[in-house]
Amino acid sequence: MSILKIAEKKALKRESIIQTALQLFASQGFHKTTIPDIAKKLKMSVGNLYNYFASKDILAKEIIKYTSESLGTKIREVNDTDASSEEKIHQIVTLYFTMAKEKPEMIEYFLRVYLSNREVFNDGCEGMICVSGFITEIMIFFDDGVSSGELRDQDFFSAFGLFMGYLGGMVFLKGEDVLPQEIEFYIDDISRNIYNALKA
Amino acid sequence: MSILKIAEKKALKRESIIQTALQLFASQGFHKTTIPDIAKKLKMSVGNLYNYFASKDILAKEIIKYTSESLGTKIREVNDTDASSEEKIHQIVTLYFTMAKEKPEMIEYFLRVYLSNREVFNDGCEGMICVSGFITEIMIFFDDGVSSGELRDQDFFSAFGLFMGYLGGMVFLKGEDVLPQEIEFYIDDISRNIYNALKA
Amino acid sequence: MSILKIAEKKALKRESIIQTALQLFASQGFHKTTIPDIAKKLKMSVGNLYNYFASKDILAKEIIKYTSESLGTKIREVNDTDASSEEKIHQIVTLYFTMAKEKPEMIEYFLRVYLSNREVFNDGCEGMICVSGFITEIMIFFDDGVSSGELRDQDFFSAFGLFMGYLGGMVFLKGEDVLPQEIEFYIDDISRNIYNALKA
Amino acid sequence: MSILKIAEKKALKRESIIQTALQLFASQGFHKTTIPDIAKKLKMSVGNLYNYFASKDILAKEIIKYTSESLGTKIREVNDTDASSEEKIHQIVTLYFTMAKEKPEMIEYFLRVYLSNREVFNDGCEGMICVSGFITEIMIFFDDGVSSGELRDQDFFSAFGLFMGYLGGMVFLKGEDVLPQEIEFYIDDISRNIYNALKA
DNA sequence: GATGAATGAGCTTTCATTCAT
DNA sequence: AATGAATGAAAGCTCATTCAT
Repeated sequence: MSILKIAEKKALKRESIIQTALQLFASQGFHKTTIPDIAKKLKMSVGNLYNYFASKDILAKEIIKYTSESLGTKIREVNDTDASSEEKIHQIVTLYFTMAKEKPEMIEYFLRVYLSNREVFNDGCEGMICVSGFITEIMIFFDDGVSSGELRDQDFFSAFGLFMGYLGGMVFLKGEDVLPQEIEFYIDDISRNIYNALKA
Repeated sequence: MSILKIAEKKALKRESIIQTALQLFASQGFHKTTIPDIAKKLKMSVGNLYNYFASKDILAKEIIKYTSESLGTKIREVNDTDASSEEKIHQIVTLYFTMAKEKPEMIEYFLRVYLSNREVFNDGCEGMICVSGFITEIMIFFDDGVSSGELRDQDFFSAFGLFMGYLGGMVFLKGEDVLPQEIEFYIDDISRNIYNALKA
Repeated sequence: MSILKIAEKKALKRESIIQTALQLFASQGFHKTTIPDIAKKLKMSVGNLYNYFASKDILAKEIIKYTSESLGTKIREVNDTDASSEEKIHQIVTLYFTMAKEKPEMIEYFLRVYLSNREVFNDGCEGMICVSGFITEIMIFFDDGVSSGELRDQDFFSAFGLFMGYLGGMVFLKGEDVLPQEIEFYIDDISRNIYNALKA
Repeated sequence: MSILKIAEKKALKRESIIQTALQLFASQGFHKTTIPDIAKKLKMSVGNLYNYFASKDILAKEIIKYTSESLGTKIREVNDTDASSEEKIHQIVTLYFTMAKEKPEMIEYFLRVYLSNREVFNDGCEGMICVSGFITEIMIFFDDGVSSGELRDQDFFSAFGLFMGYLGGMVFLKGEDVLPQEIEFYIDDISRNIYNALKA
C-alpha cells in the first residue's frame, strides 16, 4: 500500500474514533464513558486507541474542535447566500434544530461535555478557541447584518449570547423532555424573537 | 440543650453542607469533587456527612432545589411589584447578573452541574421539578405581561428558553473569560433585546 | 423504685436486646446486621445498647449461650421422662423441628452465625463451651440409652455428630427451600434413621 | 505466544485465583477476607483480579461450583464401581474425611462460606444449583442402593440430609478442635451408623 | 441510664494508562 | 500498528465504637 493510502487510512480511523467517542460522551457524559467503552464499540484495542489520541482529555478536545468546525461550515453556507438577515436567522435556527434532531450528539456534546467539564478543556481550549469555527461564522453573520443596516449595531457578545444561549437552551429543554412539541415547532417563534431582538 | 436548639443546629449544619458542596461542585465540577473534599472543607468527617445526605447524588439534588428556590424567591419580589414588563425584564436581568457576580456558584452550579450530569438528576428530578421554583416565577412574569397586553402571546417555552438560555449563555461566556467587559455592562443591551423579542 | 426492681428491669432489657439481635443476626447474617439496625428495632439509642453489651462480638457470644441453654432445657425435659430411647429420639427430633418452625431464628443463628463466623467466637467460645447446654443434654440422653442397653456403646462424638449434623442439615435444606415437604413430614423417617443408626 | 497458549494461561490464572480465594475464604471467612488480601497472596494487582471475576460475590459463587464439581467427580468414581452399598458408604465417608484432612479448605468453604452467607449466594445459586455436582452423585448412590434392594426406599432428602449433615457436622467438630481423635478414627463408626440408618 | 452526632479506618470497585508481546 | 493483561491510585460509602450532653 502506498504511503499516501496508509496516511489516509489512519486519518479515516482517527475520524471514526472521534465519531464514536462523540456519541458516547454525548449520551453518557464524559466521566461515565470509559476508554474501554470506546474501544469496544470500535472493535479495537485500548492500546491501539492510544496510538491515535494520547489521552482521554486530548480526545475530548479534538472532538469539540471537530464539532465546531462542522457546525461552522454549515453556517458559512448560509452566510454565503444573498438572503436577508431575517431569512438567514430563520435558516440558522432551522439548521441548528435540524442538526439537534438528526445528529443530536453534536449539540449534546457541546452542552453536556464541553460546557460542563471545565477542567478537561482548561488546558488547550482557553477562551473559546476550540469552538472558534462556530463563533466566527456567527460573527460574520452579525457584521454583515449590521453593515447592510438590517441589524442594530450593538455589542457582539450581547448578540452572540442570544444566539448560542437561546438555541442551546431550547435543545436542552428538548433533551429534558419538557417541550410539549417537537423542536421544529418552535422554529418560527424563535426566529422571530431573535430577529426582533437584533433588528435595527 | 433543648430539642429545639438541637434540631436548629442540625438544620444549620445541613445548610452549611449545601453551601460548601455547592461551591465545590460549581467550581471543580461534580465528578472532580469528592466527598472527602467536601468533608475536609467543612472540617467534619466523611461518615458524619453521610448522616446528613445519604449519597453524593442526593446531595446534588438537594442543592439544585435549594438554588432554584433561592432564585425563584428573588424573581417573585420583582413579579410582586407594579413595574411594567419592560422594567421587570430589566430588573430580572439585573438580579440574575448581580447574583452571577456575587454568588457565582449558584448560576455556575445550574450550568455546569445540573445541566450536564443527566444521570445524576434523572432519578428524582424528572422534567424540571427540581428547578420549578425558578420556572414558575418566569411563567408568572410572562403570563402577567401577556394579560396586560404588554407582551406578545406566544408559546411559553419559546419565551422561557430565551430567558434561561440567554442569561445562562452570558454567564457561561463570562466564566470562560471571553467577555471583554464586566457582566453588568451587558444589562441594558440584553434587557432591550429580550424586551424587543417578547413585546406585543 | 427498689434496687431489686431496677436490676430486674435491666435484666429484662438485656434479654430483649438478645432476642432482637438474635432475630436480626439469624435472618440477615452477622456482618450484614449493624448495631444501629438492632438499636433501631429496639427503639433505643446505640450508645445505650453499648451500656448492656460492650461490643458486637460479645453480644453474639451471649446470644449463642442463651440459645444453647434454651434448647438444652427443652431436651432435659425429654431426658427426664421414662420414655424409651426410641421414643426419646422421636421427641427430640420433633422438638427440634418444631422449634425450627416456630422459632427458626434460634436454629438459624446456630447454623448461620455461630457455625460460620469463627473469628467472632474464637475468643471466649473455645471448644464448644458456649454451646455446652445443648451438648450436655445430648450426652445425657446417649449415656442413658447405653446404660439401659437400648443403644450401642460407641464413641460419643460419632453419635453427637449424627444428631447435630443431621438435624441441622435438614433445617438448612428447609431454609434453602429445597425440601418439597414441610419439615414435620420428615420427622418419622429421620427418627427411624437415627434410631437404626444408634440402637444396640 | 499462540492464541491457544494465551487462553490456556488465562484459564490457569483463573483457577489459581479460585484456589487462593478458596483458602482465604475458608480460613478467615467471607467477610473478613478482602479483595486486596487475595490479590496480595497471588502477587497480582486488585484491578487485574477484577479482570477475571467481576465481583467478590461472583468469585464466591464460582468457587462453590468448582468445589462441588470436584467432590462430585470423586464420588462418581465410587458410584462407578461394583461395590456393595455398604462398601460404597465406607468409601464415600473415607473420601470425604480424607479430603477434609488434605484439602480442608473445600469442606470448610462449604460449611463456613456457602452455608452461611445466604445473601451472597441468593442470586445465581437458588435452590442448590451451584452445588448440584455433589448432590447428583449422592442421589445416584442412593437410587442404585434402593434399586438393588440393599437400601430401604425412603424419601431422598431424609437420606441426603443424613449424609451431608452428618459428614459436615463431623468436620465442623474437628475444625472446632473438640474431637479427641483424628478424623479418620471415626470412619468405621460413622459408616456403620449411616449404613444402619439406610439399609433395607 | 440514655442520646445520637461524630469519627475514621477500611471496604469493594473503577478506570486511565502502560507495556510486553 | 495492534493487542489486552496488568497496574494502582482513588473513589463512594459503611459501621463499630466513642463521648459530650
